[in-house]
Amino acid sequence: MDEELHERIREVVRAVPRGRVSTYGDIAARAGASSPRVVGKVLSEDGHDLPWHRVLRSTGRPAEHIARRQLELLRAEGVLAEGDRVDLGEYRWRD
DNA sequence: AGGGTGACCGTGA
DNA sequence: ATCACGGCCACCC
Repeated sequence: MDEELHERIREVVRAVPRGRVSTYGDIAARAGASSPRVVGKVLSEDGHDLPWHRVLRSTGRPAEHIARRQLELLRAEGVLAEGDRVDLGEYRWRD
């Protein structure tokens, strides 16, 4: 995988403001990644030191295996979820 | 070379 | 609202 792209993706994730969320697709677009899948890949293996919990699927729901933890972290910074779904219309990050 | 596997996405039923 | 599909891309057998 292109090292350049890898860093750009980390960069964009790091730029998501506290109390806001983004999606794999948005991150991919901003970082110039060819597919949202690449973003998930980067976060899974090199996202521990990033605000990875601010990245959700386009549905506003987190990926299954990390859902509990993720929603907990979001709640801690003021992002409330209805069940397991975050309202993107309200919290989605756009400059 | 070819098939399987994901922290994915949009569309259509 | 949910589900299946096809498309997507990097990796690893």
